[in-house]
Amino acid sequence: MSASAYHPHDHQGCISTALQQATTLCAEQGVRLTPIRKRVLELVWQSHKPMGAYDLLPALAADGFNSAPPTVYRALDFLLDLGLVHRLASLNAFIGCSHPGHEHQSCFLICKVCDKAHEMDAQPWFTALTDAAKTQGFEVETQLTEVVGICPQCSKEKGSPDES
Amino acid sequence: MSASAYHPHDHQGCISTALQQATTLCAEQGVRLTPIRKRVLELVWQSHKPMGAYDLLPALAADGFNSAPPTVYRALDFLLDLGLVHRLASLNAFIGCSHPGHEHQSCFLICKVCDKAHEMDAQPWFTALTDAAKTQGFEVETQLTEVVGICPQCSKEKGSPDES
DNA sequence: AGTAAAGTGTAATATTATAACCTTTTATGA
DNA sequence: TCATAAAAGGTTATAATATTACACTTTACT
Repeated sequence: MSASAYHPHDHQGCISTALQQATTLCAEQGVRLTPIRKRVLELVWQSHKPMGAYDLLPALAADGFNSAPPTVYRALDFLLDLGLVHRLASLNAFIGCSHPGHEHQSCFLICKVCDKAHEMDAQPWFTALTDAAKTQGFEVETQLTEVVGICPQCSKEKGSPDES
Repeated sequence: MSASAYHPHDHQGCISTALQQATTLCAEQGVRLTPIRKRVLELVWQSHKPMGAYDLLPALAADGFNSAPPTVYRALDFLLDLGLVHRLASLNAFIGCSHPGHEHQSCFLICKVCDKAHEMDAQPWFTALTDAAKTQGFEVETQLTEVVGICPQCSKEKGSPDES
């Protein structure tokens, strides 16, 4: 996986790395990366654009898999539980996790031009925010941070966003 | 409006303050706080728990207002545009803004026990996060931060969450 | 092989949100 | 004050997202 999804990169590399990491993680956890789950993960990684659950169904159908909503939601739930994908609440969409298997706090940078999302480490803010909340007596457990703006590539290209 | 929604407080005061601020803001902006809009705002402020759009419909109906989904969504859109309410993406729900009429960045502290949400100023983190994103070439425009945890009251009461 | 648990198939339905089109109300100014 | 345009609201239908419930199949384990 490259350091940034923004620059041209070997995206097949992203996909195969993600699948490799998933295989390893599932083995470690003693859970099964079944064909449906694997294919859903691969589809989520198809681009750096968050994918809606219903966007995945036609591709699953084309592959001969069952393609009713519960199929994809079950697979997504499995992947979410393992931390292999994240859900972007503001988009009702899912995106592959860039560094699964490690505790981390994420912030997603969502480009309003090309729709790609980039996962950024939010640990410093999470810590600061947790401390601030604690001074008010609030015990933070989980956080969700999503920002919308313009990615470096689209800032440069102004009008011809990258489609990869 | 009290400094915190957590402690026992005169909640009627919260509601009337919110309505008063809304009236002022609408006058300033030259827009109309119609009966439906006012009632929707009041309903959103009914408690410190975020309300789903469909939760508001029965109350509107009881008041003799039209209560089809577009009615409440139009009112909510109006209130969102003016900054009188916020939408919590992780809950598909809406909550009254604690300090409308001022530019601000919010972080919502959502209690998983009592379901109340508290708006906290996120400007420091927003600034830091915007700067960090900028070093990667990403121009942040808007942000959404929602945290889940346990509020001070529920921490204390452990098992008998406040219902107000 | 027998059994329990996990995974999947399938149909139906719940929840959240929007589109489209028409009518009513309000603001504006000739 | 009336004509008109813009804003707001009424109504029906439907889109988009997500879950429930239950039956069946596969896998893991003894």
